[in-house]
Amino acid sequence: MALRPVQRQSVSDQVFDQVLSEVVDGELGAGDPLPSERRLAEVLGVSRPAVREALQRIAQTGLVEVRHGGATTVRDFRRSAGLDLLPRLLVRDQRLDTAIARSVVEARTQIGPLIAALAAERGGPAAAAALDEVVGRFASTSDPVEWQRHALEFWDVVVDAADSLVYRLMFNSLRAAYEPAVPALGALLTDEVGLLEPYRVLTAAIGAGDPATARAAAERVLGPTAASLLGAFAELGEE
Amino acid sequence: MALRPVQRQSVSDQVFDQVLSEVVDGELGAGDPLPSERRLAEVLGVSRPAVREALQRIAQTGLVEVRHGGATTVRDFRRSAGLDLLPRLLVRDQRLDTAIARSVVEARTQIGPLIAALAAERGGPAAAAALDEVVGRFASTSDPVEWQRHALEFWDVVVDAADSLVYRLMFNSLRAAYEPAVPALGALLTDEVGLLEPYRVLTAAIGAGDPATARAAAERVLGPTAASLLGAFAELGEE
DNA sequence: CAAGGTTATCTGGTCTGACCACTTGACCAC
DNA sequence: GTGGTCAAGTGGTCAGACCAGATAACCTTG
Repeated sequence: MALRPVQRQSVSDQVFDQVLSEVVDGELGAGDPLPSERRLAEVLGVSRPAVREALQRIAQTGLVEVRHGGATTVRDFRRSAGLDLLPRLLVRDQRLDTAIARSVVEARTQIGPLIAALAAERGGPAAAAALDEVVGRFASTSDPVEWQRHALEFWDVVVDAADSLVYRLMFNSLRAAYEPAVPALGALLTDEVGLLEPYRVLTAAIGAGDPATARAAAERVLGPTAASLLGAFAELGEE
Repeated sequence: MALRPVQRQSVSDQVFDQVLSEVVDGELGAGDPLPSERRLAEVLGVSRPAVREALQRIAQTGLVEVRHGGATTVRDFRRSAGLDLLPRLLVRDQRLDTAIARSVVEARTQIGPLIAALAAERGGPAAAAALDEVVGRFASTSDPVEWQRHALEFWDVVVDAADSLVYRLMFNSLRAAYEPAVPALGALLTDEVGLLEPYRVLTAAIGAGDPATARAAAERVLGPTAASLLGAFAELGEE
């Protein structure tokens, strides 16, 4: 039996999703007014507080602007939304947006080495020890999905070692976008399983306080995955 | 008369701020339960819907987890919060957190060149023309605050040229954190006013499709500002 | 005719009090 | 121990009312 936790969706969650889709999918363009809260409540068959909670959450992400007395209007999310919106954009209607996915992989490949270099500057032996522990758990896994989870865990420790709040929060946002896709992506990344050596080099470089080597090792860690994923996205995009 | 728009704060905004402060300032640690909605409403002297709207917004940022039937608990924001939280963390109680500010400047200095290189690969002459237009407006400004605003505008166009949604959203998040501080930071950045040449070089490199030069030019654009700011933060931190 | 005030009617903001749905833990029977 | 029952506390939702700001049409008024 493969049991998973049942997933509940409250009324306001559903309103949130529906309105978000309208905004993100371009049904409503920047500057367009949303229907009034009362109208939305009526159309969706829910109470006004439920609608309000959803709208407030959407406003929190910067997608709409609600003005007391005036209409709630849609903002240009390319201009006003933050990185927290990424998970919602990456997978829409349970389908992966390959153009955005490419952008995620690209950013990951470029920023990862920066973080690795910082980690080498600041992490020290303590960080290396923590990384060694993660690498140890790596060794015994052959399942690609589990491998990716360990890779995330590894980077989590690297980010900690880099001791930068901005990179920490960036990583959290990217992880929130990446993690739900891991099960689907695992099948594409079977070749990477077992390639432990770059991780060891990176760990050693961080332990030795050698930023340049760490940067290079990070590129070797991230490169193959990036190549596999970008190739797969290219195929998907052509279909 | 120096008049500014009056800033309104709704009841739920105030609840949002207060609870957020409790969480972020560590009054409530990870795992701790929040008071119940009814209790919060009573203590703060507001209605329960107002409390709920605030809590839903906080939950949206990943700072707390609310479970139907159970208590709403605080999450470790270093683990679960996204980049959108940055503005709230950077300036707290109307004071700048210098450690975080350092992290912001650092990330900006490292990521900017990456974006510039991408812009050179993808922007082309159209991007260069748009940048030229911004640079033109640069030339006639002597006020450091206005100079910084133009710099933000310049980078906005560069990010557009890079054609990467992830960097776009990152930039938006960082901008949201940086922009409110610009008036206060302007006084520290008087030396940069008039240093137009690096911007011109960067614009030319993007127009010519030369990523390596663009990267180097971006470093020259960002370097001086970073140095000034980091120096100022170091002094502030010692006080 | 232009400028400024008035008013009707939209919009979002807040409150009240009730009820439903879920979780938790204590207690009880087996 | 195991499972069932139940009460109390929590968040989720609803209805209806009223407050407060924005907007535009419609007046006055000079």
